Amino acid sequence: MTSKDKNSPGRDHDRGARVESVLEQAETLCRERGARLTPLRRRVLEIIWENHAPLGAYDVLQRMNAEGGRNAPPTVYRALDFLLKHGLIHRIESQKAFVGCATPGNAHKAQFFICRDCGTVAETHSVEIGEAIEASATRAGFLVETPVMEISGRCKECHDDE
Amino acid sequence: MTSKDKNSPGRDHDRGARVESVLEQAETLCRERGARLTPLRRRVLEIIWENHAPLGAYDVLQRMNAEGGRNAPPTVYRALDFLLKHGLIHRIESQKAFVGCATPGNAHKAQFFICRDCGTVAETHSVEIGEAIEASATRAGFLVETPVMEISGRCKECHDDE
DNA sequence: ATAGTAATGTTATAATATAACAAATAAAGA
DNA sequence: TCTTTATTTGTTATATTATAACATTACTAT
Ligand SMILES: [Zn+2]
Ligand SMILES: [Zn+2]
Ligand SMILES: [Zn+2]
Ligand SMILES: [Zn+2]
Repeated sequence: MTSKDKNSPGRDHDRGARVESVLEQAETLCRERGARLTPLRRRVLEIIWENHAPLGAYDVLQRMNAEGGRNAPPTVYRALDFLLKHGLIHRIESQKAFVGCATPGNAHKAQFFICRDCGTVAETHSVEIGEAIEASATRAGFLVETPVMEISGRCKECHDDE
Repeated sequence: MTSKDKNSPGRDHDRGARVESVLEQAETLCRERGARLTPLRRRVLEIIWENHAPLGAYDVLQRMNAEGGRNAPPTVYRALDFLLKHGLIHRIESQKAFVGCATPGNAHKAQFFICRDCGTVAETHSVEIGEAIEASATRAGFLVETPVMEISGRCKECHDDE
């Protein structure tokens, strides 16, 4: 069992419901934009949300093909590109993995707190951090475009447990 | 010419000297720690510093073998691991590339401002950003260990130029 | 219906990274 | 010094992540 498969029963008891609502939200968002959330793309988004931790592209692929599918890597990468473009997922660079965006629809600069123990990712949008970065950038004459902020450490549950 | 090869003459005119001093500093540091900065490792560090922008592992390899070398990937990855372990280089996750550390020796949590235009990376250690992250983490009960802060955008020179 | 566009299928391959084991080299102890 | 041990490097193979290129299918709009 890899860390990506870990699942703590007790947590995420209503995950199914949340995934459903996230998918509906994605449908709405895409409809509004005239973007096509095809069954394939929708399924990829669903798979990503079904897992409590970020999933690699090939993990997604494996799940897509679990029940007899015959998809190839480009298929999943294209779906991921679509979902990224529309802000429905984020790519966690330090993990080569993808995670659902909790607040899609509005462009935002997020921070990710990634537990090295249980793998969960919490997405925040701290203005404080944003401002600190802007301040630092401004001093250097730097124009911020896409900040990647991936803070690895241990979540509350995991460092309480020890 | 890839972006990794770009070089603006006029900038970096005394780079050679700086690389030398960085290498001496690395020597000292390793001696103090009883770590062995072998010719191979030293050469990798030198190659990384010679380039103004982060270098991928295979770029390093190519440069190592430019004058007839016959090194294989594990060789360069092992050297990179050594340099990472001793804080002599950083890995830029969002670029799958490596860059020399400007202030090795002391453990530090750095931010990287990466110009999408010229590729240069500026390493900073803003306490303000550090504190903002700590504050945000504390609110979530999160224990920060290894923050990855890679801020992509445009450096002063490059957005002045337009 | 037809033409044009967007999405998916398919095959191959590029780019990044590591496993496993052998050989050489350096450090440590007798 | 000689021998033992640990570290480093060499070598081959392979795993993992990602994309190129082109064919086919399915939508959309006229
Ligand atoms: Zn988000
Ligand atoms: Zn945790
Ligand atoms: Zn540094
Ligand atoms: Zn620049």
